[in-house]
Amino acid sequence: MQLTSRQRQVLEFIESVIEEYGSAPTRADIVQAFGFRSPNAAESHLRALQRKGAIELRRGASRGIQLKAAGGLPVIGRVAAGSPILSEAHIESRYRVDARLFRPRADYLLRVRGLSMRDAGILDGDLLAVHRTAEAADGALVVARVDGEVTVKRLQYTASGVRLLPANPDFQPLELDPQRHDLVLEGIAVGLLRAGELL
Amino acid sequence: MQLTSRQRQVLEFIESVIEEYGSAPTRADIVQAFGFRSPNAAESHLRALQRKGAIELRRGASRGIQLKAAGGLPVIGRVAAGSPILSEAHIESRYRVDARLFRPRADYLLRVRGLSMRDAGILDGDLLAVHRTAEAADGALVVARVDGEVTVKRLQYTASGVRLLPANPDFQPLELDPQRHDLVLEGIAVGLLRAGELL
DNA sequence: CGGAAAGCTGTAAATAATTACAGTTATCCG
DNA sequence: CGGATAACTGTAATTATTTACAGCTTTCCG
Repeated sequence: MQLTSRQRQVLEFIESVIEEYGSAPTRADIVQAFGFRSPNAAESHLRALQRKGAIELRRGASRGIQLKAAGGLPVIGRVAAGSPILSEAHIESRYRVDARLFRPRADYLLRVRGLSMRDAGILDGDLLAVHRTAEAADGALVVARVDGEVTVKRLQYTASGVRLLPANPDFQPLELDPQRHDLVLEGIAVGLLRAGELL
Repeated sequence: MQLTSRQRQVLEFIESVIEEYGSAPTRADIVQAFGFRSPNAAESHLRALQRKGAIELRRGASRGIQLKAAGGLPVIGRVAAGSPILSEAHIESRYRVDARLFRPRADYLLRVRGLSMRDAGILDGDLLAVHRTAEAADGALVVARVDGEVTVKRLQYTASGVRLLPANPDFQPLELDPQRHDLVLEGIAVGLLRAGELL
């Protein structure tokens, strides 16, 4: 179930308090932060958040609010054609890396296949930090979907459409005519993480 | 001031509780974890930890233990010749990346200068995750100090000593005779992080 | 229109947690 | 030896916090 905007605000407040103080807020803290006049306002929000699966409440324990959302960035492996990139089925695991390390903020890590971007220092198996957006400047390194297939390339705008450039002379640029190809911009690359035995 | 081994145990317990539950433990939690019979045993440990700067106690607040140790991995910039690599003076900042993401565990991130390892997918400005060790297998990617200068290269053992190989034909391998050069192995590369505008 | 759900006010009891005070034992150091 | 410090036991008062109960208003939906 979706959170209401008010519930999301409360959840974000809880996250920020844990971030800053290392412990969850009390009902009274929430009351003060939102200007409520009754502890039960906070209590009901917490119950709602628990009902919707966003948090877990340890009963009897003070500051017993536990976040259920998994920390870290999701690692996306092979993406099935047609299905949304961030669906649960594609999440291999999660890596505990701060999303705000990247600018703009990273939304997920995509495991790169192949060597088409080798000369940009992106190797097979690398994890590309991706910020979700449908807009990209000319020359940006993008994650795009061409006829269902996910690919990482450099974007270039042309008179008739766009061109996707590899960074490896062994690969050919992709000329895309919007009339004949289905191009979806999934996001832009904002960083890279390499953690395997590949060094 | 140094922590005693008991104090370190208590600190580690506090860290593990925050990690697991999102809130610091109470005095009673500590009492139970260590088998104490008095809440003051926990209290005195906390006071000692605060006195030594390891934690901060928010008075009056339940579960008000705040960790002071900076999280994340230190980022090492330019290293002055002669001084230890991990000295405070070299720490540019800290990046919130889980050290255990890498195997073996990363101890710091070293900012790479130059393109001598370009063909290994390591570019100028990249952050190399480094595990401190003085031992490395043949062929390992190492961080070494040659006559005081820090460098990243591939290690190769030879009959007369070692050879440090770049991964870029524009650079020359370094032949090192232990008699004539001062070689210190600072660590081995265990990962890579790229977060700048370099994509 | 009626009923459910969100989003609150207000009160109060029960319980969880901090913290002060008074001691004890052992170890280390000059 | 004497004094400081670590590492505890034990008790109890004071505060902090959770949580139940009762009720009000607004919005959305079939």
